[in-house]
Amino acid sequence: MCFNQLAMHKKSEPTIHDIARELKISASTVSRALQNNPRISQKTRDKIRELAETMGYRPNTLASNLRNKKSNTIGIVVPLINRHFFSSVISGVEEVAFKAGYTVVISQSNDLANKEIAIVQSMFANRVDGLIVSIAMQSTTFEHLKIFKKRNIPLVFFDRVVPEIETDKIVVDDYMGGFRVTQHLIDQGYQRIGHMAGPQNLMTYADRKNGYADALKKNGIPYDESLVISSTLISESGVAAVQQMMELPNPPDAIFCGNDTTALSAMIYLRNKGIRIPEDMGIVGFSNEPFSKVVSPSISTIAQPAFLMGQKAAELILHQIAHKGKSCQTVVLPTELIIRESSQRKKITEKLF
Amino acid sequence: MCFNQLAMHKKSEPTIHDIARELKISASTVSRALQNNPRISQKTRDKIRELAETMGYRPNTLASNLRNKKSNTIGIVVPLINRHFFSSVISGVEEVAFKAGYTVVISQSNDLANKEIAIVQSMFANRVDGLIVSIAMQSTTFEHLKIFKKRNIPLVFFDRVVPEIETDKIVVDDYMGGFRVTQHLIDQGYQRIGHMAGPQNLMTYADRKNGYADALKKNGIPYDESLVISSTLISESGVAAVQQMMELPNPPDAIFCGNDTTALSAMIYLRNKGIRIPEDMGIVGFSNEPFSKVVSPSISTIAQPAFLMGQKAAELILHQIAHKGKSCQTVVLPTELIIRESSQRKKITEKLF
DNA sequence: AGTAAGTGCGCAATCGATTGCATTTTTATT
DNA sequence: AATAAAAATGCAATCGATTGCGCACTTACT
Repeated sequence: MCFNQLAMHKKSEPTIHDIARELKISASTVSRALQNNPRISQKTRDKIRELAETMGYRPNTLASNLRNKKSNTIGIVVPLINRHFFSSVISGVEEVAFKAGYTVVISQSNDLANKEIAIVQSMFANRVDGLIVSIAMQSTTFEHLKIFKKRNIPLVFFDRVVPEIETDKIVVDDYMGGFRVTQHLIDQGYQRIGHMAGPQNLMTYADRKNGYADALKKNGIPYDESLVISSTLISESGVAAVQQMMELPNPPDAIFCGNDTTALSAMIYLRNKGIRIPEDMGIVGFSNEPFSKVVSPSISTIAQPAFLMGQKAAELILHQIAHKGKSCQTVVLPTELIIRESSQRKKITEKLF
Repeated sequence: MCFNQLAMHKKSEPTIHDIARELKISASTVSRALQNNPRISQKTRDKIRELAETMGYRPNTLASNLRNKKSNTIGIVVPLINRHFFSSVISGVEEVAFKAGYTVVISQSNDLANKEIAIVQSMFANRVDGLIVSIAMQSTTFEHLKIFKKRNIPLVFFDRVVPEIETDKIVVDDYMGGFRVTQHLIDQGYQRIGHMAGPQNLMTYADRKNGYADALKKNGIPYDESLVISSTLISESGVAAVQQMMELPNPPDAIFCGNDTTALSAMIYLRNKGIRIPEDMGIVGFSNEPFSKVVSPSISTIAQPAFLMGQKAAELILHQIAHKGKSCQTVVLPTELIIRESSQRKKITEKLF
């Protein structure tokens, strides 16, 4: 059974005025005392603090925010909250922001341009002190974000950034990731390496592909168009792509997949076709999804420091807030190649338990 | 290179007063017009809307919130943001909240009681209109949450709930989950079924164990203390627990693991010992983590409708907000047994690609 | 005693939107 | 044309905290 606090006097929330009245002093003094302003004598300050305590006073952040034109809030917009990479970034942002006394408001675009616009506008109206964004796959116009720059509101992009907007950006070194993956496959003796690329309008995927292409070039391997297939990198695209590649007159003996999801689906498809991994075909993914470590064969992949990225993003935003948003560095975080079974013809490394 | 909007006039943000002045009308009229109040003539409304548009007017939510004593904000507190279950719940909350015009603020307790208290107090000070919480493992006192009930602020618990606080709660049917898992193992012909239990101070884990125990009883199988081991259910505990069980004079031939993580680690341990799964040993997990589907053998498990749970939680909060927080139902969401390879001696079902 | 410097505090405006209660303007009615 | 009724808009207070400026009162020092 639930009981309601029915007949209680609507003594809503005590305010500084209530405290002031009680103590027969002015609200200004109370306000200053609670901020530990030295202009108020220690004695008065103590008295006020004490009464505030017993009255259960809580400062009204809304009022204070209005007056200060500051919300103490950082907005974060991601394509999908429940994706490991993004939730890790969010986690990192939250940690840093909370320590700095900021509140984190969050919203997801579902990779839809329209929802992203609505979210960003809502965050704007809510006067977030800064916005951290990874743009939606679908987004092609960025006016809604440019507003932030125009109004000098701190803005930081991470992972999926907008090249045409000058602001702080934080990305992982996708190029080197792609390069290392490819070099690794070559080192393992694979000769004909395909690539499942992501949407090339997104820098991250374009960079991965460039790294791949350059590694081939550096090793004197010709770049073969037919071995590079772009898609949205969902499971099904992985299957479709690998199917297409295997039907080539001269199929690949290794595939650098744009993410772990397609790496896995490709792997399963191949296994069902009786193709052994890594013996007959090397596979490498990207992102180090939790599952990539525990499937079998375990998937070699590129680890992105998601949590760190969130922390950095928060730091950049805080820095911009402190310096009126005049900053536009691009931080490139290193990636790490994690070699597991799926690409290792020679020796086994990682072993679980 | 970054250029700053240096010499621009500090024409901060246009307000309704600016619009009013421009149109030589009063701010009240502007305010009403923007709310589509029928008291204002259509003609005036149009004029105002148009000017607001061209001036780039954005309502200041802070001011409006202060006046309305409402933040249009829902707080959500979880142990860890980047855990699949929680991020899925958050995702569900966000979806419903956004549609209803609410902003979601988020924070993680890291399962620490102190941080949880700090977060909740901060949310309180920020005047969230409602709070959705899954409590930290470590939390033992709940005064910080009781405040919400005392002040009649909407509060909803999910998954990890506080029995002693009367409010809306939303949980999955852990009991039936445990029961079904156990029944399933029995149906598959396993005779001696162990259980890796979670911390028994948390209802969810206690319920799973009760379901397990009752299923045994119903099938006339004696409950054997030595086959039930409680832990925090991290990977290592899974290994330790299965080790301990295997050293018994009469080891189990199936294990119901408290979560997928321990199911996996136990499985890997057993495989390394040459024990075949599911032939020699049946394994079932709990939670349907993404990896459980793709490891091999794939892990049978209980699916919890996390996203749905988030949606429901948001709905309950919105309902409480609309009805002044006078509600205390407990919603029990059904769980689903997903039978995969790890517990299936008889036939194979799910196949990927 | 008289001026200066220093200390402690209050007044009142401000942040921007909202709203109850007028007041003014328009329309309808006789 | 006069008056009632209806429609459109404005006034001013309010939400709660903040802060520039100034007043009153001490203390210090010549």
